[in-house]
Amino acid sequence: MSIKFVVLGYISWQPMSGYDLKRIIADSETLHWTANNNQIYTALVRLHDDGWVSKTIEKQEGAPDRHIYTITGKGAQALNEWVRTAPQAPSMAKPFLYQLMWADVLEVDELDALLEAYLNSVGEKQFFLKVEADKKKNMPERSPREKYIWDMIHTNWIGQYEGELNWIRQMRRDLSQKYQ
Amino acid sequence: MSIKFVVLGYISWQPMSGYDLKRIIADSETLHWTANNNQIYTALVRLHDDGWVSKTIEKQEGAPDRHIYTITGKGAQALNEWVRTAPQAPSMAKPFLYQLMWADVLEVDELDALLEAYLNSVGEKQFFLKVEADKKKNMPERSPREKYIWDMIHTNWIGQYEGELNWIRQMRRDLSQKYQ
DNA sequence: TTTCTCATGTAACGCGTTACATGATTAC
DNA sequence: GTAATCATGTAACGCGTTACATGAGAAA
Repeated sequence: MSIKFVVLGYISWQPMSGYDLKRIIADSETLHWTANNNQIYTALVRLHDDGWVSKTIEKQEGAPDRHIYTITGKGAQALNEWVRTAPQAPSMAKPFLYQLMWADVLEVDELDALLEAYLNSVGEKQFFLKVEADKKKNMPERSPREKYIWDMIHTNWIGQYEGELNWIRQMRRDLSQKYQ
Repeated sequence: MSIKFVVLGYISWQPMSGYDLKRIIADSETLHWTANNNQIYTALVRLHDDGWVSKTIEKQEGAPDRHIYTITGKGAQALNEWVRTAPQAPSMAKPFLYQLMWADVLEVDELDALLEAYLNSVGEKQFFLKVEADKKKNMPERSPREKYIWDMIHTNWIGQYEGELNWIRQMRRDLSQKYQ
């Protein structure tokens, strides 16, 4: 449900088209959607029906028309209210931990190899997050505080994966020292 | 899809019924499903059709029959293969961060109150995780290493929320010192 | 010549959630 | 008398994903 507000948020930053939103979501590691048309375009239709955004058509030569959406006063107010909504605790899907639950059947070296593979996949994900944070693209910076907030959002994601990496290292150390 | 293997995993630990599985999943903070009947019972049917589990009916007095599922050799092998599957990086849903993206519209004290509310919700979640880890219920302990693995799984979840709590504290400190 | 980019949209499917359904026994 | 527990199952719905569809121009 919150993709509606993510879309509205970006439109509140700059008027943009569904295609622009699709690129932003696809390029982002932190926005965890696959940027499928179905959701984005239907969200825009609903936002427009609700009067939260207005729509203008930008004609182009040699390319399809762009449908540009701009936030309305009503939309800005709805976004403001949503921002004040009671925060939800994060929910994390860690399929690897469900795998680990039954991993005592593995030999020491097999288990270590599995943990190494996990380390690599988490490390790779963190690497892309760092690249994204460095690029500073698609990031509003309308005030120093807003810049700080966005930096902290990136710090949050990177730190979360850093915690995971440290946990893996700890576990590999323990397993090689105490459980072989 | 992996709920199938979570179910199979628990059956590999001890023969049990759909109702037992439902209780385990409902009681667990780390197993992030809502323990709805639909998924559990249909998963059991599929596991049985695949020959990964066998089924016996335990008659009871004054209560409905229990359908007890036991893992088969074929099922144990399938679980073994799944455990060796290439690990996936975790994916975290943090709707609060999507809210924060557009939170520069808030006054300093409003933003601080929002962060405090987030701190409380994350803290509460972590508290329940700690309680679960202390209970040591529904936890196989067939070897010292298996016990270590399960302890580390709990450590992982608790640590993840600890990281989040530290991040919130840092942000509140920064905002009160530098951005008011 | 095939593939990619720009740009908008629709259709089909799967996983997960909520809610419904039954029926006996036990607790408040 | 109402609600909860034990126990298994079905139905309806929503969000998100993959894939399909069009059609022009630019690049490989």
